Amino acid sequence: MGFEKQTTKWPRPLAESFYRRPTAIVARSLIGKTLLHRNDDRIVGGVIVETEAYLADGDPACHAARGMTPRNATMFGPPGRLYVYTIHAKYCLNAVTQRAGVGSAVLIRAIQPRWGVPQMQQRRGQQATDRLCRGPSMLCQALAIDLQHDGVCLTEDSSIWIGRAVERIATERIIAVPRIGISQAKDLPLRFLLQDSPFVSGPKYWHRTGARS
DNA sequence: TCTATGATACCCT
DNA sequence: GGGTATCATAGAT
Repeated sequence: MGFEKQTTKWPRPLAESFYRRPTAIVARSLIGKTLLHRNDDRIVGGVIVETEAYLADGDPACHAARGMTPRNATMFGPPGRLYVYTIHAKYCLNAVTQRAGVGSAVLIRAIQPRWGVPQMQQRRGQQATDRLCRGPSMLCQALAIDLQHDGVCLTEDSSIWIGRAVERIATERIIAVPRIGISQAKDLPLRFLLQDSPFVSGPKYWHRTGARS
């Protein structure tokens, strides 16, 4: 049984049932979970610290709001898949939620780097660990994820997966605030982040705590 | 085919 | 805090 000792224990993938729930619930639950990408037998990834929910109903900011197109078709597929799209010549990475036929997903905006940091630094041309994955496009660049990964299954043993948390996050530290970077439905508190985390993108909410200035 | 449009990030002030 | 490079997509022509 020395077999088990030789196998590094990466976080196990979350089941499809995790994603088969209301999108805002999934978005909040993803805080603290892990996102990993294996290529060339190396694992790169970290802890999710910021997400945004994009709802199937009553959410004009959601790509699916005006029906299915070739671009957003993955959103209407089964839950637990990766939805990748381009914006401003850059990539964004989402996890599909709810059920097939419903267009909804969670945008993963930032992670705290944990595995393969040197590779992230090389890909990003950036040394500071708090600038490697702060924002959806930075995240894709650091993890080497692009359009070819659109539709990849996150729940089975594949090259990209979302795994269990490596340490417990107190629920009080997860806060909901309005989404950023959109022009419609700006007021809905569908952006979830880990308070006090320097790895979160956009306007800083942690300054309120006095932890930073 | 052509063109407007972003769920951005970077550089500059 | 503001200007803008950059490009896949979708809808117009």
